[in-house]
Amino acid sequence: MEADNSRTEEYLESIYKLQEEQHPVSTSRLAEHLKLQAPSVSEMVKKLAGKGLVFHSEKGVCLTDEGKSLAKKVIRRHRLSERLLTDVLGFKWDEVHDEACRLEHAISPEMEDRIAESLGNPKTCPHGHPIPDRDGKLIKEKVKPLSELKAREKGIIVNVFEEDPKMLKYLASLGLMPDVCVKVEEVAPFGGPLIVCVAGSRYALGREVASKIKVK
Amino acid sequence: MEADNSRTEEYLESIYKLQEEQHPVSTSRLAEHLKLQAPSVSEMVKKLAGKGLVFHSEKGVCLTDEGKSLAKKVIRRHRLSERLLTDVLGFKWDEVHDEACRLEHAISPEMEDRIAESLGNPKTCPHGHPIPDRDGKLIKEKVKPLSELKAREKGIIVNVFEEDPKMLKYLASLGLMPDVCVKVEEVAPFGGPLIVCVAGSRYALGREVASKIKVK
DNA sequence: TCATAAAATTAGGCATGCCTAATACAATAT
DNA sequence: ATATTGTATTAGGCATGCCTAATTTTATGA
Repeated sequence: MEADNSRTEEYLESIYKLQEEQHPVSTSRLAEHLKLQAPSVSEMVKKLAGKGLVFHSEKGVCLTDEGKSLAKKVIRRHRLSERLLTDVLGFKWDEVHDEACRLEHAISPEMEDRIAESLGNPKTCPHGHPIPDRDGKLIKEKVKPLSELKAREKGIIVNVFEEDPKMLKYLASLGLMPDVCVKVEEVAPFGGPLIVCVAGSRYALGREVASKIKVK
Repeated sequence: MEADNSRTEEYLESIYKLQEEQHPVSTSRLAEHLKLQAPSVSEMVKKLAGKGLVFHSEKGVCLTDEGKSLAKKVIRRHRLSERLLTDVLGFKWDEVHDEACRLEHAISPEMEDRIAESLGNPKTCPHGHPIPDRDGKLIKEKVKPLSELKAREKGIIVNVFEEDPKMLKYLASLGLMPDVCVKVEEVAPFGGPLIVCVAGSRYALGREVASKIKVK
């Protein structure tokens, strides 16, 4: 009965990420994130609860310690894969997310160790997110979205939500990537474009886009 | 309906390999190789035939052109993965088969290209098997098993069947690996051990093991 | 408080790919 | 020609994980 854990891993990873925006994660939000229908998620969540990987209350879903630990392992594999793709195979930082989503389920603990070692134990993925260490320790990101910067305020982009490939491509084309210093020039009342100054040039970013970039 | 082709790929790969020893491949042999029960294979083969990937006659199963082409793509991904594992990540040649079995289903055509490019378009996997090129061209291995060498005949080991990890480990411990020059010292009448001389040392190999090592 | 809307679950299906047990088919030896 | 042996398939199930439609539960606002 060779277990195929990839669906389980996918769920736990999603829950882990969504917990940062909404503590007990609602099944509908989870369904949306996984691009599945709500009843499928309801059902699967029940199974995950049965395996002791999540708690399931009326308020929503939370990871148990075991679930959290597994989620962080998957995130580690994901982010290490991304680094392998950029650092060794020459992919651009905006091209690696989907590829890593497949690799993360096919990597053994040994391979995970070897990647980390070969790349000099990198601390972050190419989008700036921290890589959990072998024991699951994960530095908390204390940052705020770009859209919250005031006019003329400055900051360093530390990471970018990598889920939407089109957005990544757009940001990459603007030169907006982790470690770039930005300065907000003007702030539109709301909804309107946010003007961002990167290394002397001016770019307009919608608020929705700007909220997906975090600044230190 | 996001297709998961990994089972299909696994079947085609097995059929491709088994065709070298038995032209129309019997379902029982296929079942044995895939470590499945015969009826499961019967059923799946019917589906593969329905998709135009195999022919299924009374004599057994053959790949169609399309099936062959897909099989070679999978084999390319497998062997490139193995090279990545040894050349970049520092695995030993006897450790990479199982890992590659998982990776081969998670690698996109782009990643395949990048691996090939980054490694300088390697011609063989670490076990000495040729890597099909992008267009599916695959050099035929015209070699014979070590067990067919006469006494005192010499040869170069070009490849080793990599399916059995324990055997690989044993061979690696003897220094028997691709590109090593061997000389057969003695041949027992039949069934008995074959004495092989490698780099000055003498080893006795069972005929069954020797038949899994091919010599040029 | 009660109506309505939104969120979650239950019910009932379906495809995939595996299993065991039973049966059919083929090949060989008597 | 027929019994035996081995190979292959059919029949009937099962687990996983997804779906739609219907229903229940929970929250919200008048």
